[in-house]
Amino acid sequence: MARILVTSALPYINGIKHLGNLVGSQLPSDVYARYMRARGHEVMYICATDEHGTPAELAAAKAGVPVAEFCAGMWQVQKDLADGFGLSFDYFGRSSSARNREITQHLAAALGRNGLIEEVSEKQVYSHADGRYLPDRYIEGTCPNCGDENARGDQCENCTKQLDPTDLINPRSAISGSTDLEVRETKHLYLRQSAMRETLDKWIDSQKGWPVLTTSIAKKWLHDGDGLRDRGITRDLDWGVPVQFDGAPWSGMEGKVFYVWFDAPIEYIGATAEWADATGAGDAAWERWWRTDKGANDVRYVQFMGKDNVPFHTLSFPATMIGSAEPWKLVDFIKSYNWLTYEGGKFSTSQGRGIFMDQALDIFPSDYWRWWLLSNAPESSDSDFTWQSFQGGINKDLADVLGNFVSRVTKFCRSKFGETVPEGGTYGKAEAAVTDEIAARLRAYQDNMEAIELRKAAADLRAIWVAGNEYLQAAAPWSVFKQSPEDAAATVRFALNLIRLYGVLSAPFIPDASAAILSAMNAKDAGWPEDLNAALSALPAGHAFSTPDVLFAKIPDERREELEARFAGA
RNA sequence: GGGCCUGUAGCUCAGUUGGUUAGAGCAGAGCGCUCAUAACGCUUUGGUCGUAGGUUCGAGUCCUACCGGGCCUACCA
Repeated sequence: MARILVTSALPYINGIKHLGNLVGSQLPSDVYARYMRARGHEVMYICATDEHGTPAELAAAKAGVPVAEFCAGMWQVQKDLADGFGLSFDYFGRSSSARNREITQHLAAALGRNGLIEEVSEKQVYSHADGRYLPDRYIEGTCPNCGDENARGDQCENCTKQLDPTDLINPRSAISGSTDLEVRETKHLYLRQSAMRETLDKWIDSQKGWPVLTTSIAKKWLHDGDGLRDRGITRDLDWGVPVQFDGAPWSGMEGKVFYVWFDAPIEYIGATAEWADATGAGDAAWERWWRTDKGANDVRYVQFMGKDNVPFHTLSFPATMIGSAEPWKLVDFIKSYNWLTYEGGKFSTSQGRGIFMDQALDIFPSDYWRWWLLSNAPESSDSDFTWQSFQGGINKDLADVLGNFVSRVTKFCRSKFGETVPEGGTYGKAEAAVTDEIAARLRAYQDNMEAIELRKAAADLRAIWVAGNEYLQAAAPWSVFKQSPEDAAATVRFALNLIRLYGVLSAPFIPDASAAILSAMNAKDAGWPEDLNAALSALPAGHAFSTPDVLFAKIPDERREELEARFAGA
């Protein structure tokens, strides 16, 4: 038995996430966590909301509530949606928690003591009307290069030229439109990542088998231009982790907070500590996952994230951990995902384009979404959600291949033998052959799960379902029954055991349907089939079951067309 | 501008270190079955592997150029 720490990138707090966000980190990490638990490993699966930063403050202001209140409310919304999608976090924390504040301040102090934090004086734009400093992208004006009037302070979208806010002609606040702006001198702490470039480079090089997407982004940042740059880790904001040094004010940093990217990944640790608090397990319980001097040496730590998050997880966060010179557990494998697009274009929060988590759960069961998103996950490149593809995948894979198999077996049995596993007959070549077939598919399934190749694993799982239909078709108990009810009974008995097996194997992908299957089969043992032959005789003759309702209702064309129109966007 | 990824049957994708007749699912066609959610099974049509060169006994796989799609480029997180 191994110990596996799994973290999903933290969803930002400012609103409800769309399916692209879901498939990029939460959903695949959940499948992995569920699979590893099913294999008997000890799993700690952590996620949390990422709550700090300007967008959260603005979203709160727009909603007309204090930011702390806004975040608390939105945390609950996201928690409920996560539950709705069956995300099996051991703990869903908050980056604004006391634990994260404490650990973030602790790590900053350690970095400071090790000479890895530098005070830098820089110029920032202050907006009097908004009463806040403005991040570069929240300043708009005329581009000095192309004359576009809606250039942002970091880059002109029109001509793609990178800009400084001070380059803009007639700059204004993107929040209020105010032109009452002032460039102020302000001091900030910088993390001296440049000093750790070689360390990080060697660390990245020592990792084996990481996705190309992960390492290529890290390498780019390490070697681009002058190499890895230092980064500001503080901001002039109210909402965040206060900048302190060992609990005392950090001289010159009064009233400032740590920048959200600094404290967000630390919340992986913070949330594990929150879990320990919530369960009353004590500090040793979370430290054995995170401190190599306190038991974390045998932990395998796997992170899941969208590609936008890769620089923070390959460089900034490791720089924080390594730079502290404390024995923190570092990540062993970083699984990164490309984007999911919607009908050929981008999901857009602002334009209401695409499908959001709350809407998705309103129209179909979470298993539908889980299955389609995971069996089409953007693992090797961006992938496109279309209603046509979704409808096809659900109807064919779930309804026809799996759902109908359960249906035809249980209903046939009920009509001929009643709702108990029938006795009589013996297994022969057909049963041995399909067992061999499934054994081979199962090995592939397991290998792909271990390697976190979830698209391939989904295909393997589907092939295991198909094997059941092939077997049943060849055995044809409905015609055999007329001559030899005993032989038909053996086939049905075997097929009922296949159903139970499918319930077990499918659980990481479609947990609700799996639970329904296992419940209908009245299965007491839902353990992973370490011994396939034993697993296929788990339901003995005489075992009572119930015939389940339709497991997966099909999506008719009219329904699909209606949804296509409804989600076409404004 | 720079960097990275990607282009394989109508569609979505597999194709380990270059090695026999390029695979799967969906869609299409034919046949079978009738237990089942008009479901299932079998057979089958379909590809000059983006283009042009090169390396090699041998290239979907390696190299170069070009064409197309996408992402990143550090103050969105």
